Amino acid sequence: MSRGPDTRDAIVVAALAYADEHGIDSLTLRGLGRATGLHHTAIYRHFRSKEEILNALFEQIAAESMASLGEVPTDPGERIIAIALALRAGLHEHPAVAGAYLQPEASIADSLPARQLQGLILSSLSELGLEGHALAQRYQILESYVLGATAFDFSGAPAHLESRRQRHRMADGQDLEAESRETDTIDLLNEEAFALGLRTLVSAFTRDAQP
Amino acid sequence: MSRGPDTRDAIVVAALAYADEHGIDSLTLRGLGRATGLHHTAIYRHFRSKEEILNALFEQIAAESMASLGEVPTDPGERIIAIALALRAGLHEHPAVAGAYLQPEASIADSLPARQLQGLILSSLSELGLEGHALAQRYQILESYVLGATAFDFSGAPAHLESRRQRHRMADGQDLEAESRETDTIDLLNEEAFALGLRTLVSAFTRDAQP
DNA sequence: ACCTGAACACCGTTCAAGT
DNA sequence: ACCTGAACACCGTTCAAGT
Repeated sequence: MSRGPDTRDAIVVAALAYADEHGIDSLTLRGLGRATGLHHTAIYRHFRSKEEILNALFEQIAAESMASLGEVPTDPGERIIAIALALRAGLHEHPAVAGAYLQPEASIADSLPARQLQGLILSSLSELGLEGHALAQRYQILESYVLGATAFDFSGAPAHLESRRQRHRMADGQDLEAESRETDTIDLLNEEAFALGLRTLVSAFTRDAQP
Repeated sequence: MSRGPDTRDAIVVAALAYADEHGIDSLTLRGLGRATGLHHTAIYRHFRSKEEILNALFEQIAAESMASLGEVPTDPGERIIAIALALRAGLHEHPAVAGAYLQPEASIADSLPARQLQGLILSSLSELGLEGHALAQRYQILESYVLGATAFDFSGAPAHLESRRQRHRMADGQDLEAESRETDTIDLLNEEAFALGLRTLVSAFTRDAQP
């Protein structure tokens, strides 16, 4: 483990890998200390609390998602979709973290990348022609859908796909059996469904904003 | 605390009240024992684990929501909306529980009330004219939206409204200030937004199913 | 059958003591 | 400045012993 100002980043990277492999519940300070070569109490030199580490994980993913965006579409509706899908993809790579921002103490909105994402969505909705109460409502729907549905879809990571598969199989006599054969299929269905729901919402918002 | 076969129910009721008042993280077996007059290890006579208690909380709320439904609308789209709003209302009464089903070990789908809700939604989508892959996708969107967005909206309970208020206020220069004055206003905005998103999705699904 | 008390193997966090 | 080791006040869970 390198010393100096990069130690904090190194802890975040190690914590991300640890959570991806063992699940967020298994991420303990003692385990993280072992993974980084630091004494577990030494981590408090870089983070005020474990909660701050979890917030940093989301911040890291949000920043990666923002960076992967690159050129952003000029059409405001497509821009919203691109941003949401980029964040979804970032959380898909680290599914164990997806539920972390629902912890009672989490404050993901305070981070800079989260603020940037929020600002991009808000200005896009504004470009669509929405304002005031109608804009606030639509923003809230998108935020709750993107972050909520993603947390729900990935909760239980890394075993989330298997439980989702069983949930589908459970719906016997309802023509879902063919959709529940493989966890890969479920993963694809999940991502397709998320994108379809997102497009459905954004299309409706675009229509709502028309005179 | 009454003995006998009702003890389990009494524990669930006490746990629900405890979580509502102190937050789900403060719900410990020792605290629950104190609240029920039972020794904390005696709880293991009624539940295999703490996880099983959390699942029972969701089950209880789902059952209450089902019971409050009463007469169900004949129109399949309106039926989906009524069911989803009933579950949302049940979780609104116990916001601290809303995040519990996102725990890595949660298995809410195994409970009878959850299965009943799922069956009602599936048959309603089928009545709309959806089938196979299209039906599975729409079901998945609704499940992820209803449970995910609700978990997200209520996460941090009982302090969730205050943090949500600050999140809105944070979006300065974006016309949200007027929406962020009171936590009551935020609560109303939340519920309005959830219902609007739900209706938007169901309307689109109804249209998709038309020939 | 149900409950009790002690114990086990963990947690996150603090803090005086080291370099 | 940064790290260490011991300790504190908790957890969920187990189990022999009680009634």
